[in-house]
Amino acid sequence: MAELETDPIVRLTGALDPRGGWSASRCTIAKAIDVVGNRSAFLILREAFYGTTRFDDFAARVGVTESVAAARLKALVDEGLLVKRPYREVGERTRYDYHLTEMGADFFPVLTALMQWGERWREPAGVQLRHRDCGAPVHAELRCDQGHPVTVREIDLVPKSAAGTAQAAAADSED
Amino acid sequence: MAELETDPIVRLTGALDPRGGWSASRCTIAKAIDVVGNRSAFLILREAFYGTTRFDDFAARVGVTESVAAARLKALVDEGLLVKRPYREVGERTRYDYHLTEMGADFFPVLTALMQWGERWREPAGVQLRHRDCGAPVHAELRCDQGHPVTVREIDLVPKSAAGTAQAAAADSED
DNA sequence: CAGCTGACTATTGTTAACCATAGTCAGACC
DNA sequence: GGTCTGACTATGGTTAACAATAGTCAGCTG
Repeated sequence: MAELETDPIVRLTGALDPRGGWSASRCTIAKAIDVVGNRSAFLILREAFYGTTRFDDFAARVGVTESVAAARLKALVDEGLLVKRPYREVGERTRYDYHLTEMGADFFPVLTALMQWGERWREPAGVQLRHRDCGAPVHAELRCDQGHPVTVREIDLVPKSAAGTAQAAAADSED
Repeated sequence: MAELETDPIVRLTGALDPRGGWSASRCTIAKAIDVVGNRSAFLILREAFYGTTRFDDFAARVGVTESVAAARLKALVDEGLLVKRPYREVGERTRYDYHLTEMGADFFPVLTALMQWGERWREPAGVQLRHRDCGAPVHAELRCDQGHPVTVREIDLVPKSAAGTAQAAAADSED
């Protein structure tokens, strides 16, 4: 019953153990999903990372109606992931295109991780992400701030209020 | 107009450039979203990584009705991310709990990346992921198979059919 | 067999996401 | 002002996701 030693789960620590004493009612993941937790948002962001900027291209390449593209683009602009900028080609009227903001750019690891998961477990993609300088495939992975690669089984879930304590304890052991 | 030099986007290469010559109609991301692209799936998986295994705990901790929990748990079992196992406590009848499979475990980087994005841009979480051995915070990042940290601007999107060619070219330049 | 109780199933209703389609608007040019 | 056309807005309809609630079922024990 409950979690097995071999289960790929994080370890709860401090006030978070036992799990029964709390619940993550409005956690960060839930808040992120409120903004981007729908199909068209994910796919529009994917297209933005591929360099798509124009309204009709977004609608066509994502495969949604113009009304859906309009609503979603507006929402992503309102939320700050995209910014709408005017441009003007000679002989044409002012139009607007959509560019990723820093907030939008920070979403790329999510898309990469999702693509990676889908690559392995759903269906291999027809494309691949590669590091331009060395040509090696790119993937999302977990690392700690010391640079160690980390698996989920090596991870502790720590309450923020106790974070300082754990840091101090680690510093002491280094002394 | 179109993409700026400074835009945080990948570079399209080979048959993928120009972008107008193709579209990612049923890409890997879209296929992944078909399975997990709803709020309750994300949150149930989050709970599974926190060690939740029992039906009533999933429903309560995620904050959905039992019927939603049942439907989503079933779907995640059918898709292979969770497995349903019987257990029996003394004096009680056989019950079942839900455990992550390897396929489910591979979803953790997606959740971590999403949490990271939400942490920075939505609202800081009350908890933190830390590397057990050294105590440092854990994050999702992009790396190439050679171990280089990579930003989105340093990434090429390569067609799979051309991937071997790029590899061979890289090998030649090493000779 | 009856009782218990956790894990669903069933039903009705709401809302968000999305489709198809028609219509309007804005910003240029002539 | 008229025309053009890309970017929406509006409308009616469908579907998936979800809530609230009642009911059924399964696997034990006594």
